[in-house]
Amino acid sequence: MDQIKELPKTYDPHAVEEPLYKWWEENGYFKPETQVAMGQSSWEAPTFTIGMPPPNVTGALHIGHAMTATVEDIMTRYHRMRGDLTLWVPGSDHAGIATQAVVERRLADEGLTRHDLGREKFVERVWQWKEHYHRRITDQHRRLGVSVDWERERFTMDEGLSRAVLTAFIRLYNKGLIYRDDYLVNWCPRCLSVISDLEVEHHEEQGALWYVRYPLVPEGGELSDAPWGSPDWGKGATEWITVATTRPETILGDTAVAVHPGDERYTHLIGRVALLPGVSRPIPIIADAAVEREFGTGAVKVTPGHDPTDYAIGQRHGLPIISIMNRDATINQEGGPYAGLDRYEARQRLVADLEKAGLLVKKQEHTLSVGHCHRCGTVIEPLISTQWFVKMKPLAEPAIAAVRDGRIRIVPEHFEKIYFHWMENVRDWVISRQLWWGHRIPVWYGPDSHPFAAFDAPEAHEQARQHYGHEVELRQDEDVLDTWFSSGLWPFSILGWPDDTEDLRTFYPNSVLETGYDIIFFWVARMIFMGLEMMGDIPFHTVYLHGLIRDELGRKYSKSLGNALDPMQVIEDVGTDALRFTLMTSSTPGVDTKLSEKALVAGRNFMNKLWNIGRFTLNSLPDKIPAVDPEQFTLADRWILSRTDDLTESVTRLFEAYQFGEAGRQIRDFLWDEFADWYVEMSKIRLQGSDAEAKATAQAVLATVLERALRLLHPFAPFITETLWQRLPHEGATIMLAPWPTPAGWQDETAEREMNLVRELIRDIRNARSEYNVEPSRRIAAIVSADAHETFIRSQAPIIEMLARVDGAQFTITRSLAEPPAQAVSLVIGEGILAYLPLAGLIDLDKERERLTKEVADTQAEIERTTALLNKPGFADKAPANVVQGARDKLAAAQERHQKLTERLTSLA
RNA sequence: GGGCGGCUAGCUCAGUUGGUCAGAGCGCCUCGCUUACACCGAGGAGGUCGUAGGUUCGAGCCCUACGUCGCCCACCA
Repeated sequence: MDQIKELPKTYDPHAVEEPLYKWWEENGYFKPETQVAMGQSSWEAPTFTIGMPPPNVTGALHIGHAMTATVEDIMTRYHRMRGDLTLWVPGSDHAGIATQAVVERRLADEGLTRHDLGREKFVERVWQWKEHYHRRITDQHRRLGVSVDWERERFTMDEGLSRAVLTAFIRLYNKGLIYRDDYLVNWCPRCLSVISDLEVEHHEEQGALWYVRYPLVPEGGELSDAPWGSPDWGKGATEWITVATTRPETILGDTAVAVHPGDERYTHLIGRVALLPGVSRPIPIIADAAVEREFGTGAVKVTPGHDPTDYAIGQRHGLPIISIMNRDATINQEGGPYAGLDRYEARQRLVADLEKAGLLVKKQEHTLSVGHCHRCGTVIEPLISTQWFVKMKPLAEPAIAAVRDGRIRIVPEHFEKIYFHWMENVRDWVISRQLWWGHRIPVWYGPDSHPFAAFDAPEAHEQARQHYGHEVELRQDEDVLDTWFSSGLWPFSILGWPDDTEDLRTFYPNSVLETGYDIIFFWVARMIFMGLEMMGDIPFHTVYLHGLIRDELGRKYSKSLGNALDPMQVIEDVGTDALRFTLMTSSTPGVDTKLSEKALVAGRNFMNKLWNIGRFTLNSLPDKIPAVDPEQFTLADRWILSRTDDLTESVTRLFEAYQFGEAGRQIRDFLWDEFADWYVEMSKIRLQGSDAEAKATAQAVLATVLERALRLLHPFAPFITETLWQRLPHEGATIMLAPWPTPAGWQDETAEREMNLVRELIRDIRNARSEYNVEPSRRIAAIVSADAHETFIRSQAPIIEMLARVDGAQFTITRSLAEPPAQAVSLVIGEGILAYLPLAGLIDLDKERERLTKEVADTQAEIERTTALLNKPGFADKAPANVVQGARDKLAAAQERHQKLTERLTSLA
């Protein structure tokens, strides 16, 4: 790999990231084959597999993709380092309606529609679009550092996946799980296609509730047959029934008025006939329990052709279904005088006419939930139409069971409830779309519309020949499949299904499915039932759902809001590693994250800190690190090595629990607060000293600890860790394939405890210096009465001298002190170590007494608290032994401290 | 109408199985260019962990209500 000889003072991510990625990719380090070839894993090893959620080829990656890529890359790099046979498959999604919509918008700029081009030319145009944006997306993913196997990359409309789609469709069709039917579907009048329930977004909107009265046909009599609009319309009526509606234009499609069967206000009207305004249709008054008595007037107009509730009522009562709208939401000939008008214009006109006819009782403000097309925002129109559906009940049941019995685990767990709720109430899935971009439905119709599902036209003809006994003309269904039909096959289609491939046998089921929680129904649920149905096995063991990234105001990032955060710009600003690290450490699984500029800068600063830790270490190392005798380890060495083991254990545990954010934070805190601020500082004494052996030991420990920490950090920050690792003594070609660290037997409780006392002593001296405004450059005298700790404190004298700026010539360390200096600041550290700082000329005895008095009070409070805890009934026998012991130790320490402080205070008095 | 999530220092957020968990970053205050780093170092101020109950020897962490913000689902026209 490329070597930058001199490490610049400030980390420059751009100098390393792109060349490094190229080097990894060219060496095949992302491929499981390489792991095996290098002996780092084997075909028999446990596998780790992720199918990357295929981004849409509609544009550029957004910050959510960066989150997805980061989390998945972290898991992938971790498992790869552990020696699991690791495969992460990238790909992209043709995104049917979304992509068609953006290309149509582009065409519109040229003043064209897709119909001007025709199906073939249009689809060609979309393919061009796809090529362009596909390249852009994959380039962007590379910049994010994803360790995916590019040679296994897939696209939902490539040859293999298209064959998978056909296979799945035909299999479901032959099992009777796919059917074609007329149904009231969500229709987008802009996209001119049906969309699924999931693709409808409901928004609360301010609307109105119109109260309209319909004249009743007199019993045994008749009403005037004057046409609508004439003053005599409905003449002869003596009774009316008033209904309330939010959509008056649908009056034109009413086929009944319904009341609640138990509603006494209307019992006498059930069975009567009302005359429908606008189109003068006689409609019955019926009783149905779905009617809310309290809402409106308690009488509801029934429009089975344009409202789901009404459709259900209509089904129950055998009402005719009248569709009053064309596919573009204009009124058709069923709308009589209103035919040809747009739905909203028809509404206005009809309301005006109703008012003129004296039928509008009142209009009141009303908020209602209006469905919009997920893609284009157009208000959805429920319309009767013929569509293809997947029967969900038989597919949902095993999919529910797989999560219920734990074969699939969802992280965080609370999403399981959401999954169950949806799956248990799932309705049949409309899979046909009236689009041109997508997998065309593999069904051909004979002259009598008999359907034949087949892989291709010849096969359909063969079926038709057998069915009819002779050759017939066939025409293929014009529609394409919902884009999620193909992505639902993703975990196995990317591995070669329907063929029985080596990859499929090795890497199915996948290990983890990682994505944002917003597509749990769209995608996750569908992969689960498709996997179970097609493969007879779960598609993955674990579903990990990350939160959504939001801006500082908590809004989703989106182009239309104008707050889009371009991950490529962020990378320009702070580098990929900083972006990744920040995304992970400022988030927690399943919870939305507000990503702030400040946090990104902090991430960048950490990378720079690490860079400089690396520079320091590298500059301190000789060309060849000599073998080191562990006998030569100082307290500092044993402490940092012990902490390294602690960290390794903790980080590994957190990785296994999917707690990546916490793991990242612990690595950062270790590197910054312990390694850099303490160990590196302490090591300088030996590095700059004349004892060659001591120097070598410090060098070895520095290199060892940093090398391990880099491996732990590598999944988060692949670029900087590889760059530094390559320059440190290491084994292997790349950190990517270096073993994941395991504790090395360095844990040393004594070293940690002793080092903590030294650190506390140093901190207290620094604190005192600061309080007494001692100039930083001035070295001060100190006397330490260390009691039983004398020996090791003495051994740490050089460190204390350097870090607390104590003058070596005036530094006394004794076991005990007969006569402490009066003119001195006194400090009580940990288990009874006393330090005196005779700050000549600076000591203010009043101030010192005041300080000590406060400390005595604090300690007294702690003693009381701990005593109370220990004396609490039940504590000593119910709490675990270590907790009780901990409290006793704490009490003993506080008591000793209290005693020392009091003695000192007395002697000053 | 159901369900879910957030509510922890001025701001943005961590806090894994209930027992050193009251934390970090930024901001603020005092110092400091000590030959890795000013994208830095040292010290400091700052919170009754939304409210009220409860379980427990012990609760940001579990239970029950409530408040508040947000999200998801749902055929009150």
